[in-house]
Amino acid sequence: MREREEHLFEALENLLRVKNECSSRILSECGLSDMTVKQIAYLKTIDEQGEVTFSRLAGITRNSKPTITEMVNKFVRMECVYREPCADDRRVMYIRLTEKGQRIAQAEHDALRRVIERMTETLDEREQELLIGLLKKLR
Amino acid sequence: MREREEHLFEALENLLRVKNECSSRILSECGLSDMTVKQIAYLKTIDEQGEVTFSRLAGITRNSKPTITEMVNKFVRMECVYREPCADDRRVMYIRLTEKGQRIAQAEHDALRRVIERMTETLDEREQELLIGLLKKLR
DNA sequence: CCCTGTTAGTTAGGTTTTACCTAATAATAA
DNA sequence: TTATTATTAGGTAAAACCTAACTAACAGGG
Repeated sequence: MREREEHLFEALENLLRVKNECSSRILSECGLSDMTVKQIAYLKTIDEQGEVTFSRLAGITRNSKPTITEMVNKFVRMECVYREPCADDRRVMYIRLTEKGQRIAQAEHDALRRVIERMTETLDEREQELLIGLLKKLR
Repeated sequence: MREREEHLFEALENLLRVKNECSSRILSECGLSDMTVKQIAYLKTIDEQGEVTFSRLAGITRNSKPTITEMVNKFVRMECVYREPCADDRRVMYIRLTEKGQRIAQAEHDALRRVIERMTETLDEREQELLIGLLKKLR
């Protein structure tokens, strides 16, 4: 009981450590180790929304348009984002993620991918199925 | 192969979601949902160090002493921390965590504990041993 | 085709909050 | 006396917002 819980704790802690190492490595590879949680959340929103204009992002994030302009300018300086003019309406600009911006927006996701890569390297097929079965039980 | 990786992904994502729900619930139970990453890190430092004075914390965190005074005052207002005068030397003050402060400093840890609680509820002994064995393989 | 009104994003010029700092001060210890 | 602990006073710089005013571009009616 108590001892087994301790082992479970260590095993899970190890798993999380591996994942966190991966995601913070991604950030530092981008040279942006001190990004705030908020900034990452904005990049994720841009990533998820696809075609986002300034007005749209202002609406979604409940900020004024000047705030968005400022934010985008900062992200442009960080090379996470660029403006793409809309072909149909020359007033509107799309906010697009650069490769760097995408890597940051998807850092969590990618970190999990890397953990899985390691798993598929260290566990055989039967073991993988077993692990999936066990984790699926948790709801 | 591909499909199994997908299942692994879903299973792990679920695990992380459960853990994150737990830790953010702890924060909101304390009525401090908008704490910054930095603030939580400071509380963790205080928690880990045990007997911390103002000068000591200034040294550890490489801030000036007035900055620490200010930070502690804010934490006192948030009811995360209190001052305890040192009996031997009446110039020095220990910075101590309140119950609330401890809960926040240990939120991650507790979240993992709660996940394990669920595991011990849903998995039998054999399954738990199995899971430990599989996760231990990952280094 | 022009005029008018509307919309998209930008600029200018704030405010407020946060997170730090130095210098000076009071209380206490050695 | 001198050194050390924490505090106070007062200040800076950056972050993260805002409103109001502006420019360029579209859209519809006369």
